Amino acid sequence: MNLHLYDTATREVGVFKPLIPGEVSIYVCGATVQSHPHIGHVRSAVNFDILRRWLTWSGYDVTFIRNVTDIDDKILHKAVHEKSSWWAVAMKYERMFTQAFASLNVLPPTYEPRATGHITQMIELMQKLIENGDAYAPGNGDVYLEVRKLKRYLTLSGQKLDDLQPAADADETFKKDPRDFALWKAAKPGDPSWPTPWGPGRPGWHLECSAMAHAYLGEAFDIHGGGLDLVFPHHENEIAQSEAAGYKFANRWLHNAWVTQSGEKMSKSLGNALQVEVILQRVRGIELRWYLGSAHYRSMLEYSEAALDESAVAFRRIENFLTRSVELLGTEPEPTINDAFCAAMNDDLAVPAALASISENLRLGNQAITDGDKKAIAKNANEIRGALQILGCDPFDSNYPQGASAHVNDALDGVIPLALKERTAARERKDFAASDAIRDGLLELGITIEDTAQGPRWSMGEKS
RNA sequence: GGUCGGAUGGCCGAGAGGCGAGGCAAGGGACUGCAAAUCCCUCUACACGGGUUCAAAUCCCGUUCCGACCUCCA
Repeated sequence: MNLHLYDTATREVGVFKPLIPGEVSIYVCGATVQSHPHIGHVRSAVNFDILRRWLTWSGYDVTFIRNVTDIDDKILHKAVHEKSSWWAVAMKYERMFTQAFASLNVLPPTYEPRATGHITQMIELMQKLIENGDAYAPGNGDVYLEVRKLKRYLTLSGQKLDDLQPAADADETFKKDPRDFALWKAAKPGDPSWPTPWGPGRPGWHLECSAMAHAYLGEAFDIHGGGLDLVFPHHENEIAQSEAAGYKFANRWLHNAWVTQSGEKMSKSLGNALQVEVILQRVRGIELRWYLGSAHYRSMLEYSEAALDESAVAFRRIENFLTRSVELLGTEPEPTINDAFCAAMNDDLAVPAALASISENLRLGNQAITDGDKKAIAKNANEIRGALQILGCDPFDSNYPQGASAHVNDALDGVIPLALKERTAARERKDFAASDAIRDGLLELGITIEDTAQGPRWSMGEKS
């Protein structure tokens, strides 16, 4: 089966066919860097990272763009609040996002354009729109898109222009129609601005994505992604601008669903946003990624500490099997994709179904350890590692911290068996009080002892 | 008001006309000096009311409840 993907525009799952055979171009709306990243932000990044990894594994040459919105009202407000300059605020939070993505092993985009680096392209786009008669500059320095001139406006969200609630806050003095939206905003005193033929100002939110997508991906590209809340107005407006300029723009739209808490969308304005750095004090990055990635990208993920902990335990179980396989086989598993996992992923990235195939591998692999069947251990370990690699949760991936340094591990590897030897001797003379004392003593140091068919083995506690 | 989703066992979570995903928890068993880990078994659900059909969690009509978006948002 070939890859099938949902398309927000048609609300159907259909065969994915790239515009250029063998190549896939993706544009995902990145964050406005104005605050700490929360787990909703990184869920989006993880979802699209899984898509990217799957496409790459499937043999496509993927160009993946995720922008940084580094100029925006909220950044300006934040700068006032933090008594800082807007660019310092943007850079500070951009770095936090970069770090959050890195700690979850989200691959860096092929290109990661900043809005402020593409003012020229935005001006060119506005010029084109004004020449076409779809945009207008009323003379105050603003530039607006005249939405009533567009035949296909609002087709992505399926709404009608006249049914929209009128904007409450918009300054409509210069608009021909209250629903026209700003491509460009005239500079207010003290605000950063860039010169344009219509006066100094700064970009509106929507214009940048159209300009950057065009700059990096051309007139048409395969997939445009983002969070569900961007469907309207952001993506509608991107479509409006781009199509009015004569571009075909995105061939397919993918939107990820929310992380919710108590049934409500996680957001800063609701005050229930959970910062990534806070959660990473509770679980490791790889565990958080496993948690975020294991829900289907179009399903809500109801966050709770209990669910996160449970998910982390489940992941450690898988990880433990892989560790044991390396102990028993002496080599790291060779990543392999099996048919069940492949079929699930090709069905609109059905990760929950794909996880069932991992569970099966895990069960068979553990059984193989009990049976001492090295061939079966290797097969299942390979398939699990292949699946984990696509999900970005490969414990052998050097992008994840590997715990203690090698020489410390070597030292422990020498020392702990000495204690285990004592314990084994005690067990042989049935002095269980002594053997249990050794095991309990090691446990207090965070070292867990398990008696396996192959003899005792030790492992460090998971939390670093 | 408009647009779009959702409701599945104790919990999480797939499925989308027949063949009961999977995980967690719980109970039982195997293994073990004990523990841990692991494996095996058990627990049979689809919001409600109608309808279509040989057959409905799945399709149709209606109802209830929950959520998202409607110019800040991943």
